[in-house]
Amino acid sequence: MAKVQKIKGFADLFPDEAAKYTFMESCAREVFSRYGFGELRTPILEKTELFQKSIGEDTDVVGKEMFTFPDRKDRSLTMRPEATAGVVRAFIESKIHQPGNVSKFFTFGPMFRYERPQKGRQRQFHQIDAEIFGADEPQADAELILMLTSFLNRIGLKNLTVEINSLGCHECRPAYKQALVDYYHSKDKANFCEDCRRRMETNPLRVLDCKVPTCKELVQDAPVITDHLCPDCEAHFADVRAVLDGAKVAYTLNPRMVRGLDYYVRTCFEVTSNDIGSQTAVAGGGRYDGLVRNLGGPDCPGTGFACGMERLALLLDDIAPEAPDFYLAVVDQEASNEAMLFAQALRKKGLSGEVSFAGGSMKSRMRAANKSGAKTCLIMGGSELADETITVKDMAGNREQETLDRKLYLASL
RNA sequence: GUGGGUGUAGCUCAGUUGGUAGAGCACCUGGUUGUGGCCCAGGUGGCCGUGGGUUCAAGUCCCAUCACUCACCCCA
Repeated sequence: MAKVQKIKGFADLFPDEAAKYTFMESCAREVFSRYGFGELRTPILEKTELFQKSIGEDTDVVGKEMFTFPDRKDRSLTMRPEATAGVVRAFIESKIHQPGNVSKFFTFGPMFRYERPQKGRQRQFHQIDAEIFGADEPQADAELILMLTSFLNRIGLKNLTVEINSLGCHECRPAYKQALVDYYHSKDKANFCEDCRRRMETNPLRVLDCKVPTCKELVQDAPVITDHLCPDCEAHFADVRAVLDGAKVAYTLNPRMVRGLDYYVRTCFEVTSNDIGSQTAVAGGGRYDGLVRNLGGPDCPGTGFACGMERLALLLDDIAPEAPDFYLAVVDQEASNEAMLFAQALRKKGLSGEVSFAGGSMKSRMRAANKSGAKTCLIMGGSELADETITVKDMAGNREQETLDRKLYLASL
């Protein structure tokens, strides 16, 4: 029989790996709740138009990376490729927004993008995501960065770089875009790569972070956004930096950083690592003031970030499972049922451990006991052992053991 | 979507100029050890990814295909 195998880019996480994800999630809950964020869970499947309207038709994500398919009534559905769109949709639909109020949510779970898998990139991947609605203040952006770095610190990661930039707003970005286009036109078009020649018309900002060496060189002297910010954006960005400076968060300014999703304005940021293969971004985010309105909601500002759990997991050390309290070795079939019941009694007392099933030799069972890392090995059954008794063996160096009455042993715990 | 690399035992890998397969670890059995860790002896286990082709003969050469992997691209 041919075996059915998993879909490309979809992974099974066995206990060692799953433990890392559980760890990250519990740290996120712990840290984020300290900042007043509440957990929000949204559906994995959404109407395709949600992503077209929010992420942008011209982005790679929407253009060629979505898992999109019709349902039984021929409506186009899409497995969410990122979290923000769904969170915004839920926020709007809930009608919880009141002018002047602030809402903070975090969420995590699987996201889906149809890309070629490689190190730090799966088709089903997982993000931890946080969003703030209703605050256009720069302090909201700064708070997100503080919370994000606290979280990364909490899970024990070092050697990460925080980069920030401002993308301007609807007032000043058009002028900057024009300045960029003018700059490109002053150069010989043929020197740009094919993608950039297209991008300088459709999305001039993207040319800035093209990785083709010739493009990089051409872009070296291009005007930078931070020189073209309007006074409001300038002041906004200055305040974000001031909070970060005050909190002593190390960051670098990267005026060439742009974001892949269309909805970002003003503050944007990225956290990168050099230790995860060719990928570098472990987290990214920014402000999206027009998005809520674009999706049919009130005129409500928003800002948020997402971090990639697969990439963080690459940086995490292995998490040692907690050693069980006991391993109950059953000597013969006759004692098996008794052993199961006795183990239940131990667990009711709050102890953890497993019972050997009766197959195999005593030697292999003792090996299993040793391998399990249990603090105590319990032995039941066997002709030389009287009924109602249990042998208790210390698995540490001195390996002392004694045989006693089961009821007395239970009572002594 | 485009490139490169790799597919041999449960795992990590050897396999020489083509002659129907090996090691270590793991596992099992026995011995020793207070019934486990160390040690000793033995043992189970491989359509050599799949399908074609060349050849007297293919793990080894050729073609195709699938899978995994790294990178481009893009992003978290």
